[in-house]
Amino acid sequence: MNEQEFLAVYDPQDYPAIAVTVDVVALTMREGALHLLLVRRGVPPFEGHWALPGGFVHPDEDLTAGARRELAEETGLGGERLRRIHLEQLASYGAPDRDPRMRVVSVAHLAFAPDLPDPAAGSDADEALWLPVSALASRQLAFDHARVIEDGLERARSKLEYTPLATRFLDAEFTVTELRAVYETVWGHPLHPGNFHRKVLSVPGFVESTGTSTERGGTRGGPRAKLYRAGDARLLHPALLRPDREETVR
Amino acid sequence: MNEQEFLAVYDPQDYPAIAVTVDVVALTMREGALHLLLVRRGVPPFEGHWALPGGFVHPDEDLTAGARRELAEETGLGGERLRRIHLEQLASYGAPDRDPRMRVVSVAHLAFAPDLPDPAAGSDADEALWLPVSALASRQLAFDHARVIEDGLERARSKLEYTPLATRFLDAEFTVTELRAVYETVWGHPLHPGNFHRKVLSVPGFVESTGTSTERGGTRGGPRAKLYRAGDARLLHPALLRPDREETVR
DNA sequence: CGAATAGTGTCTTTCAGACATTATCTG
DNA sequence: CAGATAATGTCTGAAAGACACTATTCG
Repeated sequence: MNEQEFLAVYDPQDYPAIAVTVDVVALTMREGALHLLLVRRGVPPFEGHWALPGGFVHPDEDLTAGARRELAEETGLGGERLRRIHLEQLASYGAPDRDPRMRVVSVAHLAFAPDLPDPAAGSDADEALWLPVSALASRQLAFDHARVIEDGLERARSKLEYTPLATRFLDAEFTVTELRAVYETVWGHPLHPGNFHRKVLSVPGFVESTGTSTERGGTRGGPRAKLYRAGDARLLHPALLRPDREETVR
Repeated sequence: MNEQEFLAVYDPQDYPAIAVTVDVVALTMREGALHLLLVRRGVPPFEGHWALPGGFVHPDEDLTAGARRELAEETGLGGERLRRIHLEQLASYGAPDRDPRMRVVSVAHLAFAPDLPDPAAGSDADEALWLPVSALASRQLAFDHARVIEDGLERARSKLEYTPLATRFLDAEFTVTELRAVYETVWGHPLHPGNFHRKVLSVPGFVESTGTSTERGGTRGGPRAKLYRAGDARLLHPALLRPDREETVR
């Protein structure tokens, strides 16, 4: 059956409707570790399993707007703090059997946020938490969310290479050391402090100086660090490439 | 209204169903120019406008499978030739008013194919053609397909930088000059022949020698070129970066 | 033969990475 | 003062880009 023949007998109303949901892989830095926002499902299927925050797209709502709404609901955030969160579309997942109830296509999004309060307060979720990404393996995840999360993490690692989005994990003003900590955490690699410092300052538009410094040195000594804010670059040129990716090339 | 309140009053059946379509930005090389597969719409809305090949996702069909089916129908291809076409998900488009009839979410895909026969034969389309990308501006495109195409072209330009997918625009055996023509055409930039040649051969796994050469030299003279086939690399390391992208950085 | 092309060589500049050094701050 | 850290400097090797050059083939 070709498309013409198919359409001749196909009326969308004849088939169970396809539901469209938006899900959000929301990442943040807490206590030096990468955390992911999860909610616990209170109803079948996958009752009691952990899942990405998400839900049906509302009528007259754009996909990314839906993702931002879901993020706002789960984090209890609004206004300027919500607007500062980076949000982009990740990918869509539509395997026919990914939801046992009906055909559901999920448009997944990826969010980078600075340290946020616990989601419980102000949230409508049955239960929600920021889970360290390192603790993911021990959780039962609903649907194909394990795959979605893995895709999101890989996208995040890649985005840090050629965009300045690492700054979105930090407050408006930050030190180069804090920025390096973001890279080390997302990439799971220690980086050379001196080389990283020189590199960040040499990429045009990555960071710009505030002219101020931290009030105190580090907790274990050292001079006060200069403070920077995000620059106006949208792409890093040259990029900050992850070291030693030979293994993943083939 | 938060999510809990919304769901309390929300029954998916109460709203017009959301239709999910797959559309394909299919690119190929013809006569040294980048071409795009378009079909002319025979019914409203946008009757007579040109559009990307695509259609409803069938039940029990994965999103990418649907895209490959649409591609097969429009190109009249099957079997090994169809399987050699690179196909990946591009992005989803779901603005509430993108289709005047009803809410439609389109999951767009991106395809790279070697030179293919004209689509008219074996196709079910009202009218279909390979249009040079350079001629796009003069066409009225349906829906938000102009935006989808622009996103697809940018993805293609980017993919050529860090993946060996340029080989997917060529037949199984090709010369370095043919490969360079792909880069020059997609990027819209002449490249330095000598430097490109050395670079391609130095990237591990990009191409591998067949040990053979072309039967004849170029039409305007020159020695016979060695033939290569795609190597086993999935990522180019180091990457082939587009020259001079400073303008697009900010 | 003349022109065009495939393929290689050379030089310079840029950049990443290893390592060293200095100054500053905490405890 | 001892140790840690911010920030900068030095050196080496890899790689990109500009350019030159040789060999081969077509017309």
